[in-house]
Amino acid sequence: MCNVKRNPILQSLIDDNLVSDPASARGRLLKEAARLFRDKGYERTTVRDLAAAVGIQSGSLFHHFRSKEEILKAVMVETIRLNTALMQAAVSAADTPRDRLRALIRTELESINGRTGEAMAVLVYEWRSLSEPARTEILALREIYEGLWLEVLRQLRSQGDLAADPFVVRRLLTGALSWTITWYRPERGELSLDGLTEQVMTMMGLS
Amino acid sequence: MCNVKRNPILQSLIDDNLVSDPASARGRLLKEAARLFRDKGYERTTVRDLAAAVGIQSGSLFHHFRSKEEILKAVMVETIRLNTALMQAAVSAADTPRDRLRALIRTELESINGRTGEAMAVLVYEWRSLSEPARTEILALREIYEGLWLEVLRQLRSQGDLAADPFVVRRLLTGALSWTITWYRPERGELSLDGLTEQVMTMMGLS
DNA sequence: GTCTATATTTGGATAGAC
DNA sequence: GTCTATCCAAATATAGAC
Repeated sequence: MCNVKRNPILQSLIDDNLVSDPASARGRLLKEAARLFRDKGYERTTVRDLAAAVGIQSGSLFHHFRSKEEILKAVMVETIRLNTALMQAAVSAADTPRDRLRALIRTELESINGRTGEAMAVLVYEWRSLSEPARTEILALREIYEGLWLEVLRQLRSQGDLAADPFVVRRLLTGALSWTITWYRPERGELSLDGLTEQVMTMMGLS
Repeated sequence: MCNVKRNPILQSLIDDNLVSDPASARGRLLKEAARLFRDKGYERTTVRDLAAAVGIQSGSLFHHFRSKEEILKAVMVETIRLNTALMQAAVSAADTPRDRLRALIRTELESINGRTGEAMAVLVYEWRSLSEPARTEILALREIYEGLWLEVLRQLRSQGDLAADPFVVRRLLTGALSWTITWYRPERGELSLDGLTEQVMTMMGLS
């Protein structure tokens, strides 16, 4: 189709129809939707905003999605799929539990503060805007993702590098890492993503 | 006025007109508003919901507050005032930097998950719903509160008990502690507030 | 597949009686 | 200080032409 170089993990997900091609109409809309939902919140974003962001009229949106909520759900589903795949790859590439934790932290920080950051933020902060059936669906996807973390934290604990409860630690880390989108500004250059990762490891006595 | 026993810190704030008496019409409305804003989000809560929660009609609300946003702002202002006072008292009562940090963590966890939890959650998660001038006002109040944390974290660092940057640590802790509202259920009895506080201290190597 | 036009609903806010 | 009634604006979703 085209010769743009692309993350091979993303490409394989696109090929399997698990996430939309960012170059497609649907993909572009989801990308803009994620940005708007993060910046203004789901409720304050109108279908007119969404349509304008991709250069169409609001009525035309409903040719692609049945409702506004379906757009929110699609943003969340595709985001979890992509980030679960990225996490799995990051863990596989590391040799020790400590390095695996570092890889998980680094990857999640990058997801939150990097290219897919808008969508990750939406996933974290727009949960209440989802209807109940949609929540159940998203939750099931999220369990795989969380399982990756727990596995690594249990490894650390069994080798004596983690004194606290892995389950509690993962939840504390979820909050700590997702909250970075409210204050961390990688583009300022004061603190790199690697530097921030090391601060988290240091706080946990694992640097 | 009446003989209800009350936290003396809260009472002195009421006497100084810094927070509303929870028994007054205004106080009851703010309490219900906090609950609704937390459960449904500010945008999804209608003025009709707010009025119904205190048993009046929506038109009557505007006798007490000029706009819906003013209600949100009042919830936030009074919450910061109360919690800053509670934090100051907790820090003063502890003798070592380590105990002061423990007291701060315990108090913030209690604020988030206890009686004032709804309002604290609103403060954390409804920031985007505030207009710019209101944000500036709230931010100024919040600086005092944050200063308490930084002071204690700097003490810990200077005595070698904290390797990471106090500024970064506070922000990581803000996220970790506020996120507990999404998963921690003190009423289940699996983990007490003291137990959760110790988990946080343990994760930081300070138990 | 996108447009224009509009039906329909919802929700913030106001007016004036009591 | 609360009620009823209502205005007005905004927003989701639909209908039908091109």
